Amino acid sequence: MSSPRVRFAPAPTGFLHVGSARTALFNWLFARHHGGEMVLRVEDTDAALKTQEYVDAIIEPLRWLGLDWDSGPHFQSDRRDRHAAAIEQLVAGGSAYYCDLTRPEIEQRCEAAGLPAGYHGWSRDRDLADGPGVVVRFRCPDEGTTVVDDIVRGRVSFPNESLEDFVIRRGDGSPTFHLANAVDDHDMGITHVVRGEDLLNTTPRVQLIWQALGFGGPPDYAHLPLLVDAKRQKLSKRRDDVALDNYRARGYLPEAMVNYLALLGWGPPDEVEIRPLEEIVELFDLDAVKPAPAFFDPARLDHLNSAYICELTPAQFADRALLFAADDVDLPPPGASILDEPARLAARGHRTWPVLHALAPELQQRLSVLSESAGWIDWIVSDGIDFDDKAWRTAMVKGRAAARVLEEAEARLAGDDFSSADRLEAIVMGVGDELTESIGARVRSQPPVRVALTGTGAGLPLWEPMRLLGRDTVLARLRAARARL
RNA sequence: GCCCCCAUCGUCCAGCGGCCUAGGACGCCGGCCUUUCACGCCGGUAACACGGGUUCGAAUCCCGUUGGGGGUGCCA
Repeated sequence: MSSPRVRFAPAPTGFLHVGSARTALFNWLFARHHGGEMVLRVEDTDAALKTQEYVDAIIEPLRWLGLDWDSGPHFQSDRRDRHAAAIEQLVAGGSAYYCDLTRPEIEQRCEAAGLPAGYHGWSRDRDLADGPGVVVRFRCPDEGTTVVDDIVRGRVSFPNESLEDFVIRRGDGSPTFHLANAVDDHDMGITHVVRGEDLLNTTPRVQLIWQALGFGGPPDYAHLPLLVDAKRQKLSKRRDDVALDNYRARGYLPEAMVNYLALLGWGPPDEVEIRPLEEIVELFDLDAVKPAPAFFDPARLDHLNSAYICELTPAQFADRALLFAADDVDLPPPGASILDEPARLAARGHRTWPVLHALAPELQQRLSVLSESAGWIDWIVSDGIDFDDKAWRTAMVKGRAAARVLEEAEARLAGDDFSSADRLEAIVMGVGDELTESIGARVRSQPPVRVALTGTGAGLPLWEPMRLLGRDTVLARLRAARARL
């Protein structure tokens, strides 16, 4: 294939939808795989949406994912004159005509004529003049079929009689996306249009415009399978968690997200699913994309994310988790990253970073998202702890010789310098072993000590955190727990 | 209603006429490891929607049925 040129053309809605992100990714993978180019075009038919905020809401998540583009962002609203000229050309050539009918009027006519709801070319021969509030409609052929050659779906044909004369220019003079799409794709030299299946039905309209404008052969199309939720319905803003930025905010790694997105509707031939982007670029192609809808499965995303978290070095992990684990660090302003060098160095001066760094391997194997890190280490980083009632009852009330354990542990720990986690372990476990012998029944020393120090019955291995906590804090907590008995 | 798309384990993918007594991954269930939780390891569960063709041979090709989804706007 000779150097394709694709485009990602989102509408500015204030956030980037995960489905859009997947579309962007597939465009990007295709372009990169074939050594082609990608154009970023913002479909702001409504020029009011061309604000920095709306544009950033698209661009930042793309950058976060690691995607880039060779041209743009271009704005549809900047091309109004060009679109107007194309509309004029269509009207002049007889491919389009003026119409002043409102929705209710159209419905009335249908009813009166006993026709099914829809627009039945009512204004075709009314010979209307242009004017305020007048729209332009495209004259669709009454016979024949329009064929869309789709890389994912093969040949899809639409009977032209099922196509209604659709609006290409609104009453306020702005072009609709069918018109703008055809003109922009042509002018920008787009060779392949890769987008969601929800747009498949609009393709014949765009192709008809394309043809009427004398643009020659249409670009190749590839309609990607829709991303659906557990109910098998198109991911929706209302029901589902669709803003990509929410995933970033919850602690998904961009590498994991991009890897997961690549697996929706596509799979590598060797079945190795977790792999670097470069390899995916190498393996990816549109003709291997599956046509069936794909469930956006949070559980699978979590699995990928934990796998990627485990791959981080301790320093990388601490850098990334810090944002989610610390209350002693100022979050960077929007757009800035804590991973920027100055911010990173500053952050390492806080007390949470060293804790994350020291406990990285233990934490990494337990997290599916970075934001969970806080829950594992708050007893180390915070000043106080809360006791979980159930854990307290199990370890302290029902647990054998809990008071003795705490007393002994406190006494022996008081004599240690807390320089070795292994030694701390030996001391605490030794208490249990010796009591077991003297009492003649199994005494577990870890549960009471754990509850005394952490407030809960389960969590990280205690020894390294004890060392980090320091002797004074450990002894104070053991004493406090004993007093609470 | 009309137009269009889709159909392999619960889920995501592999399979593109014989290698399939259908493979991998996630999930789930069991076991091992472990004086917490988790990781890790081992094992198990589970699918070609249905009916007709075509063919020596079909999960793979064709038709139909059923089921699901998308579109039907002066949204994109």
